[in-house]
Amino acid sequence: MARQNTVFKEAYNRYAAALRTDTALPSEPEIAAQLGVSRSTARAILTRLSEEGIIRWNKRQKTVLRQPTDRDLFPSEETDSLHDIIERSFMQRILSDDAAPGMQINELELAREIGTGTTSVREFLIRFSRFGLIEKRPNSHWTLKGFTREFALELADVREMFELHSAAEFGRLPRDNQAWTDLAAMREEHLAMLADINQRFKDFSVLDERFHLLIHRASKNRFIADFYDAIAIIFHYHYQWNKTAARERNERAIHEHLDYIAALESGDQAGIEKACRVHLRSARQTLLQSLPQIATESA
Amino acid sequence: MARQNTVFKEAYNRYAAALRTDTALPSEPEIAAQLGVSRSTARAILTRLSEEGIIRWNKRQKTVLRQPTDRDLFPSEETDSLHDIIERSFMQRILSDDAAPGMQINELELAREIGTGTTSVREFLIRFSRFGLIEKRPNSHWTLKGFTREFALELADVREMFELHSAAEFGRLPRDNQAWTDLAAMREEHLAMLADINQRFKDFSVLDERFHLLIHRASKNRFIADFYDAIAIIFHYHYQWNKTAARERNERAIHEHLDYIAALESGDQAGIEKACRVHLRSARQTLLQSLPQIATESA
DNA sequence: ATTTTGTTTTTTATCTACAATAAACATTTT
DNA sequence: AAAATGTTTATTGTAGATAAAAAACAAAAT
Repeated sequence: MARQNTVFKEAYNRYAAALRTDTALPSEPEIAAQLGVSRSTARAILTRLSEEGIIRWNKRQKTVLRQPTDRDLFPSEETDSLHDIIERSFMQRILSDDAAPGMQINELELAREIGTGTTSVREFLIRFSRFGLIEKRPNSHWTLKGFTREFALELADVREMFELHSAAEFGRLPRDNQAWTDLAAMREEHLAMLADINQRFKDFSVLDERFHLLIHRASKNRFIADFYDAIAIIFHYHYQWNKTAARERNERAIHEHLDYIAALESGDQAGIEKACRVHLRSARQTLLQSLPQIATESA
Repeated sequence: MARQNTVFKEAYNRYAAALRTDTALPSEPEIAAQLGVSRSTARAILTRLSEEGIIRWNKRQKTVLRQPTDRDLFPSEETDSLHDIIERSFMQRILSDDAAPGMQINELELAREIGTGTTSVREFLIRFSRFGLIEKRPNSHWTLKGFTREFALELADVREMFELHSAAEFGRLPRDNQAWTDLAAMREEHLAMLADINQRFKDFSVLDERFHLLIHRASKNRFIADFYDAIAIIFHYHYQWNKTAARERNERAIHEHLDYIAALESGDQAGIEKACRVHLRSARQTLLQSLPQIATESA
């Protein structure tokens, strides 16, 4: 097969799930825009909905005949994009315990285990290489550099430089910027989580990511944004497999965030820098403590 | 064809050019190591040298019979790796005047014009995307963001953060580190260029790149190193097509480098930061002045 | 005159195949 | 026994083919 129609299936599921009986559906371009796909795909969805007797479709007339059931939807295995499948499978592998730094990565073997072609695996590895966790020797194999202490320290250094820069930029945003509203909303979310910290401390990592993303967006710098994307993906998987969420640590981080937010709102650059540094120092500690204790990079 | 034997041809040229009549050649593994290729390729080279009557080869006996001539070598078009060919062709294209920001990039068209398969072009574009000059919409085309003023400013911001960090690290290197010797040698090169500035001011960009690379290596941070690689490649092509080399500007930069070197050697962190900032400010000016004056990024 | 639908063309995403290259294994030589 | 050569196997790099998805074009409906 040249290509799976996962875009179609995923969009079909999304659209079918939102249908309500007896409503009339909008025009094809509008449906396409709603779903974020091309009109060709939107038409394919309408065609199938019609064939399944879920809608009646005649030119501009599109009426929902019945509510789709779970059986009408495609199973979730068929809706994941190949890229996501490879990413999940690969991350699981390199964050597992038997993935030693220095290990070779074999494209063909990876492709076979994931059940895909080599081209897709290659392209994934090339894209992934910008995260600094793997490295390639030309005409030869990829090497796993690994989530080591060195990696964490280098990551933390850059994160600190970027965040100090972004925080300073944030402080300079005009007061009518949307970011200030978002920041105030975020304070409320922090307070809400704090009020129920014993139940909700595990949700902190998601909030944490959104908070830092908000700060970084203020810098309007593509290199900073890209780097933060990379961090977010790495942390996403890292914390998914390393359940080291400690209540105390997260509670402290929330307090630091609140101080940080207050400093930003004050607009005082020295205060911003101070609050930012305090938080970054403990974030660095958290990162280092979450490492597998054995891993040390081979020179 | 599945693959060109450019590795072989390039290594063959390199090795043949270094042969001297009547000398005996080392063992196969040693030749392979010298050339940075596998023993298989080294043997292929020996085989051809032997077939061409350039060496006599019998097991461990390998004697050079005659000096290879230019006609024995492969023409340079055949020794360039596909990656380099694509890179050159692509950079030429996007730095040319008719490449407007916002333009679509078509993989198949690019591949046809370069005379290569789509796979290689795709992989190149993926790798190249980390430089921030192009961007992809999934399932759709790449967009050229272009070498715009916005790009230059974002690049300059990150470069400044990284270089201040690297310079501070450099100042902390132990005195017996090789980097200090290299730095001293580099001062001599700067002085030599300055002494003959009217003739040599055009060579400054190469020296400039080597100087900053030396500084950045002190940080031992893979993200900084990667970013500097990206900068170096972009500048390499940018200055190749934009011959804006001004004698006065380069002369001033050399003086700034010399002050910067002196500050590093003093070990005084405040002095280092000051000299670094002075140079970065004028480097930013140079970068902005080198831009094509029309280009402004479309939001 | 726009917007919507119908139809065709272009382009991307992915698989498979195969030569070049690297790496592994076996044998010989020092 | 260590290193070199000889031979075989595994892996990467690249082209070409094809279905999915997007985009462009054409006709019809408001």
